[in-house]
Amino acid sequence: MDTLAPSRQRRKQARPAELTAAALELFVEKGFAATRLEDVAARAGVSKGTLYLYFDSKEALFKAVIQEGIVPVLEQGADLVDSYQGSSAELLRTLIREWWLRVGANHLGGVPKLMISEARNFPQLAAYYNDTVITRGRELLRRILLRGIGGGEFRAVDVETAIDVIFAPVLMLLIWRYSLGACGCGGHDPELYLHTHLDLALHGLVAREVRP
Amino acid sequence: MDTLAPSRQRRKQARPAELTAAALELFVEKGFAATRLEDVAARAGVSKGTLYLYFDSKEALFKAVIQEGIVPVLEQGADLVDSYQGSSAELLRTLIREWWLRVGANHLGGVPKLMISEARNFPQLAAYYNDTVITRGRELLRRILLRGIGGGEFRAVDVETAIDVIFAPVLMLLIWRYSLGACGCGGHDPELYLHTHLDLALHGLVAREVRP
Amino acid sequence: MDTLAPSRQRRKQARPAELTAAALELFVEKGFAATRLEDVAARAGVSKGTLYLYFDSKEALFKAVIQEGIVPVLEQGADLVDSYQGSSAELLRTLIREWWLRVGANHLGGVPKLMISEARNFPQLAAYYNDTVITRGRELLRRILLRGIGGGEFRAVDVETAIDVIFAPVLMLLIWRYSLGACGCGGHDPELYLHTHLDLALHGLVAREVRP
Amino acid sequence: MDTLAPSRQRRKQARPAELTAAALELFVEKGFAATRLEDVAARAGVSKGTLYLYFDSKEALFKAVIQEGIVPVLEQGADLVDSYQGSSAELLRTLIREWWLRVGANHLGGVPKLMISEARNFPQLAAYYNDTVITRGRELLRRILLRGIGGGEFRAVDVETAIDVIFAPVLMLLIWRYSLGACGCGGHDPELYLHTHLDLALHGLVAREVRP
DNA sequence: CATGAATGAGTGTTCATTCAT
DNA sequence: AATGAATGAACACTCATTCAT
Repeated sequence: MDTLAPSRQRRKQARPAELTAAALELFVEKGFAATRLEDVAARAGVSKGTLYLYFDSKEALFKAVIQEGIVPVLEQGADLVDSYQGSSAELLRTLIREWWLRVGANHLGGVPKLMISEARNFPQLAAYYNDTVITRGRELLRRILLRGIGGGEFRAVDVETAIDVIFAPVLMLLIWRYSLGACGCGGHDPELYLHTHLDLALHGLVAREVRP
Repeated sequence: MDTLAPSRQRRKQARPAELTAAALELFVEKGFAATRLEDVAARAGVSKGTLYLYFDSKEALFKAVIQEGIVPVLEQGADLVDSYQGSSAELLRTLIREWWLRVGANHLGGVPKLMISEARNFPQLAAYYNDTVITRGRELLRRILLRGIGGGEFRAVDVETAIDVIFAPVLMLLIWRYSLGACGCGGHDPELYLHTHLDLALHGLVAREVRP
Repeated sequence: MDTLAPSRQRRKQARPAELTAAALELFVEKGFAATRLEDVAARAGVSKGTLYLYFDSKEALFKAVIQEGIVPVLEQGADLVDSYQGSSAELLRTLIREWWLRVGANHLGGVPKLMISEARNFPQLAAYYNDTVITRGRELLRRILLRGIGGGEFRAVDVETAIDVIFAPVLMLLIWRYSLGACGCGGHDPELYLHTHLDLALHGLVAREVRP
Repeated sequence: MDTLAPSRQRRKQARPAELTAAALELFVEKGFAATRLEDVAARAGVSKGTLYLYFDSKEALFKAVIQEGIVPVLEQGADLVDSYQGSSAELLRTLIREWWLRVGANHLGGVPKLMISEARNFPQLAAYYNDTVITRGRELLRRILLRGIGGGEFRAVDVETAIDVIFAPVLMLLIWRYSLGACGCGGHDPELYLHTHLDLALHGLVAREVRP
């Protein structure tokens, strides 16, 4: 039975992921309200009714999309920070670049904009996202900043605030891409943008013997 | 009679502003698609039909909200940049603080998040916003950066990119407040946040090795 | 007072006619349901509210349009039939041509199509129209046919039916002009059409010594 | 089970025809603009939404009504003309009588009045009707007239004009029935009317002095 | 498991009608 | 008399959700 109809079995297992993948694409493209479940189903190659075999409602689907999309992202970052040997400036640079490569290359890149758009309509989900993603992401940056300040490499800025200040341009780069940037409203070469940001931020961070 | 039952004339004058004010609140609260025109009308104390005496469509109302809310702020900013006498660093600091006071203190602060959420579904609005707000806002920052670089006060960063990099944290402060921040997901003291950002950014910008 | 503000007086007198004239044009152009009272008022150069000083409702206006438009049309026809000296064939020809010139040149030409379109929604008005216009119009044709048959000029057709059979193409010419003809769906040169009709009808009517 | 609760399949097959039938009745009764889709659905025993499973819009429904109702009638007419063996006068007589039986005996008879009423407000429908119905109907009459003239049976009238002149009374018979005739404004026995018309028209058409 | 036909609540928009000025 | 701002009922159309097959 396992070998006789493997595709059916496999299908059954894979369905939810296929559905959330299709939903992610459409939610990112059109937003939650403007996405029709019929389109999600069509993109996943199933019928509208099938969606309801796996998700109780549009809202449940949305929650699944966010949850599935997010879990795998943050682990590597923690490994990097744990094991990095070079300067804290280099570590910050590397972390942000890695993150960009992992998320920016993907439909997942639309999630931050999606969460921002829908947070108020789904407060519990926002809380979940905050606990699961944002808090952990902040932790990574916190460790880098504390590492840098502790070693005398960075100035003693307000760490909790600096975390968000420093990450804000990176988020905006992504948010822009999935909102006005998608309407032909200009935009940036990510490379140049990230370079400029890191240049400015690290110039702002690093402690120098400027004035004697 | 003049004060108790405001004359038709006066009412007619005031209506559009009352309506856009009500609309701004609801658009910011619920988003464009989820806002019912009937609710906008009710909040302004009129009937649904009355809305259509002043605005041709929901989209036109949205446009008016943007137009009335944001354009005056940009004009003030332009005046400031035109007439400022002190250092470019101070000018940047002042512009951003002014902007924060004007926009962050009232419902207008929700507009950036609103535009980001709705841009892809209403490309004409996005184009309008881009032309009316973003382009002009960038121009202000461009002038400050060029002024600072030209006078040797700032390092020669890539201006077009730096504009957005520098403004990104300010935008994120607002976006956060109107999305996850509204769900009890933490957030920042704006004062401290802006202080930290300007501290970092100006540290990053100013050319320090000029003075031995 | 009569001389001091004559235009006001005259205006007051003329208003209803101006309004029904404007309404006739629009009813004929768009039909009853699709005509907006605001447009009627605008075309008459007054405000929407003014309409209601003269007519209780859209329906009342419609009734007035039909009644005013119709009364003056039929009198001349009766005079013609009363006094005509030539053959009955010539009389028929002349009556139809006259009617065409009087009605076809005018916005009144749209009334038959209008009545046909709205009769079922305004049955009392239809009855009025039937009594006032159709019955009298038939009477004219009846007299001509009886005159012709009585004099041996026409064959002894069924008079009551022939009346309508003979008038039908004339009506259709008008109805077409105000319906599909207005959509670029072809149509006829009225001259040729009427000529062909009269040619056929009189060929059909006149008694000839065909078969010995 | 098969007969009591008709299977989904069978239902699905029958639905469009049930819907167009209900729509035809209501369009004919109230006109296009005054017909509510909810009433159409109710008359067909379904909900409003179901209509949209089968027709994209009110206009599409209208188009389907025309299409399904009239086209088969024209095809029958074409078959008749193709295969008819007798005289052209008899053919004309037969065609018109057949047409009357097929169209005049059911709700389809209201379509000409419907088209006339709505043509100007829905030019695309008018164009569609013109192409689909009028042009083809004319073609049938054209062939009969040319056949008769070619064979010396009919006089050499202007064919293009005569087509419409000859069909006009038949149309008027229907138009009357569905407009003023429905308001108790008199009317004709169709048998007598058609007889009188054909009598007159064929008397007008046939070349009588051919046989001495 | 999977389908897709059916539902019906919901909303943007129009327009005849009213009435304070 | 005349205005035109305000009303609110009405309707086409959409789409999440259900359920018989």
